[in-house]
Amino acid sequence: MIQGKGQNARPTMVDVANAAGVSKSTVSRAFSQPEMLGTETVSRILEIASSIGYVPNHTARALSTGRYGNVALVVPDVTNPFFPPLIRAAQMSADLADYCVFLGNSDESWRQEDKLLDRFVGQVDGLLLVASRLSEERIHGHAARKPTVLINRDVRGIPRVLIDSGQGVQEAIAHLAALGHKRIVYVSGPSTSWSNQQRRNAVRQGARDFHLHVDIVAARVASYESGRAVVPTILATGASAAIAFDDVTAHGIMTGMADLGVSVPSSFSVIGCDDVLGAATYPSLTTVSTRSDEAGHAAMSLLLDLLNSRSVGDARITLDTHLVVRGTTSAPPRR
Amino acid sequence: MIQGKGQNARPTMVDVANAAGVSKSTVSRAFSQPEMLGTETVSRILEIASSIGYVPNHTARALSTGRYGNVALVVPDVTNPFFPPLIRAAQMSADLADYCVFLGNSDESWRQEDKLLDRFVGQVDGLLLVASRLSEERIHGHAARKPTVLINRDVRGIPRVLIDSGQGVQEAIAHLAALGHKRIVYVSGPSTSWSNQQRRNAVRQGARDFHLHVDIVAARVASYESGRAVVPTILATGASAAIAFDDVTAHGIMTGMADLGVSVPSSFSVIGCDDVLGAATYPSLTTVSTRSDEAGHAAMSLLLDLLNSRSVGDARITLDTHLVVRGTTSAPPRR
DNA sequence: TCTTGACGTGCAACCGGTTGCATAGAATAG
DNA sequence: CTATTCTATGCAACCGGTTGCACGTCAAGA
Repeated sequence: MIQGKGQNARPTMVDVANAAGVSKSTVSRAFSQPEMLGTETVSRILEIASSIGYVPNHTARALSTGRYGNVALVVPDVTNPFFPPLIRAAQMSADLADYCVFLGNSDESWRQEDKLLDRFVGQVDGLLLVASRLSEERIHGHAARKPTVLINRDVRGIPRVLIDSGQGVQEAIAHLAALGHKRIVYVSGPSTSWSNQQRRNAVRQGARDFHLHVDIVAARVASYESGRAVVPTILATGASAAIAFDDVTAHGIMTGMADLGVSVPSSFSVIGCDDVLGAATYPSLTTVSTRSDEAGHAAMSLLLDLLNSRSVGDARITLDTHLVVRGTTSAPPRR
Repeated sequence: MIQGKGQNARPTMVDVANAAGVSKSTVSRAFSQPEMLGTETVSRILEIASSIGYVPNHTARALSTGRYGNVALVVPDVTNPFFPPLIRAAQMSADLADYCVFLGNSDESWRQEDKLLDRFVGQVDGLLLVASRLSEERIHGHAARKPTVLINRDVRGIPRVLIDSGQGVQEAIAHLAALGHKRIVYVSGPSTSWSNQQRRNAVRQGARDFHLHVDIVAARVASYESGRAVVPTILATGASAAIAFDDVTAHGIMTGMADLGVSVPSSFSVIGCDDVLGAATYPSLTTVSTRSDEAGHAAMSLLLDLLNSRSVGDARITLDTHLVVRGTTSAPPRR
């Protein structure tokens, strides 16, 4: 666009340069490499710049340097309470390094995720994919274009932060076993979810260690309603306790139990995962705490490190989890 | 950066131009103004472009056109359940128009909000501020630079989408009055929040209409914990029902009541606002439903309209609310 | 005193597109 | 058959920065 600059046009470097009686280059360096210039030159330029309201143009800088100062953050579903704390933490980490973050919501669809990433790729330095629903091939494809960090997705060769439910689930099962439970169920979440697979396996392993019988009951999706709906199936197994894929599902299960007149925890114990509801259920939920905010913070830091020193490597950070015992677990009813 | 292009450099327009035996301009027009060119020229160029994997450079285009294809979305707190549905809806609306969205979390601080906006301003076409904590002056300042739309903030001259709690709160009070309540309390939220002021006034007005006595009890912030903590104060007023600033606070109140052995709803009725918890509390919460997702959608659509046709005007869209009666309200206890 | 080097600054090319204007050839009018 | 209007395309300037290299100056070393 060839445009005469109106009176409200933002000042540019040449405006500053003219006002200061120096060249465009010098102004540029005053901002990006001040140590290259004379001390008083720098201060004079900065002063003049701020006096006429000059602000460097992000886009122009990006074009010539190829560095955008932006990162993309893509999650499957913003409205799932697991993600907001993570988003907030990632956001703040990026913020401290003066990065802006694009948010994408894939709506649990790999096509949507793919489309968003294609849109973002031209204006970001790096990607942060949370619980990606993409195939490994496509993840590798995107990672080949831009530095990429994954959360809760274990792809060899791509830096990743994994919330390891193993420890927490182990504790949960030990807790149930100590209370005297013999038969439990695991209420699974989305089959494409890495976390779900990991938790399911951890439950199986833990049950083996403590000699408990475990049934797997599938909730179609991770939601309050599907937890509530699956209660009859849970009870049909004859179990006295359930570990749910996540807190939201666990919460639904609690309500479903109440609907059927089964009291929690005296008649049935419930354990969630993620600790996103805090103590907000009644009774408050015993759960495996996963600190999604720590994951967000760790992953963003990792990504930013990557962007500074291209020391890629095959980072694989795992975050421990632990059981938080609250009010939804007790000894099984005698019969 | 003066760089020889490595073998993995993305192809540019000139690459396409050379391959097609035309000039750079022609390739440009094949993408942005195809009707200006010969039909077969366009198709040939597009074909060659895709065959060598050419993708237009978003940043370069932005630099010369001054249009970025991005919008900024700033909220006070991603982790407050009111916002994620709104974010999701805004995101999807932007997505349909091929816009990317920057997300900012102001952490309830106007300084942070200001800082984020300054960072965003250089690479967005418009701003969407949700429940902004900025002063009117600063809002006007930012709005002068970029087309701006507000949600739940009523600033004259700036297009805004307001969730009007009036109707819903009126219904809530009618509901309580019909049940026989005489004395109620309003548990307020953040004092800087427009929604809080609006709801407080609506409660006062409604109470006047139905001849109820209303006390205002201040929760320091809108959170589960502060709702829980304020329960003794609520009970001290002698009221038999409470309307809380939002669902999260209401939920806290429910727990606080249970802590003190006051049963909801038989001994005390509770009504929330926002309907973000769905039926997820127990008993399920009677609340004023505000459809934050609709607000997100409406506001983003408004902003995008603004960006296309600078028909600014002083749009002021209000969204109705209504009461959803669930399980936390009943007749007051007899004494 | 002359060379040498460090230091501070300017010149101009470059990043990858967009677009006003010019122009050549074809189509239509006179 | 020439004058006029379109149409399709190219040229080159421009968006607002960054940066390799050249140049001039001044001080230290020979």
